[in-house]
Amino acid sequence: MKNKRMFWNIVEKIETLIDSGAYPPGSRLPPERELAESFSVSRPTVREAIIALEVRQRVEVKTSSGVYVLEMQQSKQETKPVSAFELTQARALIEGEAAALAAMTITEAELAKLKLTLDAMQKGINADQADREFHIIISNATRNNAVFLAVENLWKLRDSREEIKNAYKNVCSQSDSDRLEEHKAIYNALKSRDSQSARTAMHHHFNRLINALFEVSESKALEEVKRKSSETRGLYSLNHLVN
Amino acid sequence: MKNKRMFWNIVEKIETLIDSGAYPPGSRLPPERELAESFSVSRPTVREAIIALEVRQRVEVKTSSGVYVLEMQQSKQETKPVSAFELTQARALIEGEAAALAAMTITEAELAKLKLTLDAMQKGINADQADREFHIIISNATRNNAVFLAVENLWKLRDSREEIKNAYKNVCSQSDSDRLEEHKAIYNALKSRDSQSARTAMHHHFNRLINALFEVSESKALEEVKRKSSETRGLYSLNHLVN
DNA sequence: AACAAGAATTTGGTAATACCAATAAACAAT
DNA sequence: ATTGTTTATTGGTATTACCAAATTCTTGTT
Repeated sequence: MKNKRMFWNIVEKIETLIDSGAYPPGSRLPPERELAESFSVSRPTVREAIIALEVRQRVEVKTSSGVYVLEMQQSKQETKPVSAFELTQARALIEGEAAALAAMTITEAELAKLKLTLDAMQKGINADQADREFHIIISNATRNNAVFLAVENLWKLRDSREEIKNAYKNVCSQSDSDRLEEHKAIYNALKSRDSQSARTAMHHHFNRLINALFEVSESKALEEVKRKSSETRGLYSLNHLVN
Repeated sequence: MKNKRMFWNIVEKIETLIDSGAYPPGSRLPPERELAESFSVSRPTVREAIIALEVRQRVEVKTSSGVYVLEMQQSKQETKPVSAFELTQARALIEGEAAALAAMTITEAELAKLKLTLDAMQKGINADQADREFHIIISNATRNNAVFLAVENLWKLRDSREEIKNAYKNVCSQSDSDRLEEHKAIYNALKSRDSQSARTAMHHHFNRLINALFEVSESKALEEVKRKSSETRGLYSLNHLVN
């Protein structure tokens, strides 16, 4: 429980106070000694908490004057919520184009590396890791670092959202064979340098995924979620792409 | 001189030691007491420095075991140079799909806002700002925050590279009318809810841009750059998209 | 009464020290 | 050789003290 060191708790409490508006930006925090007493900790602990907040740019320490609350400029950019559906649709569009591009630029060495991920996935060990490598290799094969970064950012987005990770986990574990077959189709299209086929294969890959996500959300989620899903199903459909 | 508090100096010294390789990632720092002695400061000061490094994710503190230095994971962006050509190609692919998607989901209010950017661009004041708003509105009209974030990241990439900003500046300033006409074409396609036309119009927009970038690089760059450009011109061509 | 100089107080900065708890290392017993 | 115990190490927290700079209050002069 209390594995965390004391000062992290103090950091949390002070941040809560700031966020609650008790200490608006520009105002001064109570003296260290008072904070120590009110939190029932020693002054060094409070100092450590303040230093942590200072490093995080939440407060500014003025010697012999006090600790002042700064405007928060970063956390205000709170990332918009992204659902698994949105992420999958975005991946379909972007990685579809990446595949089409890669079909013209991929090297033999990269095709060989792709083949390795297929083998790994077939053996079933580290299948998720192989999945990730598969997509990263393709985005890298575009010879376009901006495309690569865009794909990489989508993976980061996936990793940053517990909700999305769970949704993917439920879907992937129950359809390993489908995923493998789709990867093979993409691989073959790339191997034959067929841009249009690569794009289509990638779209099919994600189309199956997005439909599977709907299945899961329909079978597992609460009624409220079910209602919203059916309302938005049309919105995230890829039917216009897969013909 | 000593405006900075003591512990910042210690942070600096320890960071220098880490960066110099004296304490490679995974290794353990000397005990706080030793550091305090070797830096001729007290142990609390060393603790404060270590906490600052911990908040910065440079080290990890394991109670009763020691302070361990972490790998630094930032600066990966730096290692991936992105040229104006790559960025433009990526924008064509991603924003092309975004436009196709937005054609089905855009609202009347958003169409009206797009119209405003066209008017602003025609008047010529803040044309670049209007350009940015135009593209952002479309990415937002996809109703897909993942797509929106992807497009936004491309703008951030543009802003973060002085070289790219200059390249764009040279191109945009000499073809304002072209840009306006292309924006109008995209707008009309969106207004008529024509996905395919929206995608194509967006592709044409960036295709003109990428060709203009080649013109500029050919007319202004050194011979070495010219050689590379003509070599890579095929690589970043959008001809496969614009038919 | 207004203002300026100086004293006292407040506040953070640094240090020294002590003790605790968890870990890791050394060691002993089997 | 393995296992269980002891011991030393290491970070965690608290207490106390004193310093320096900034602020506030007092006071004396004009």
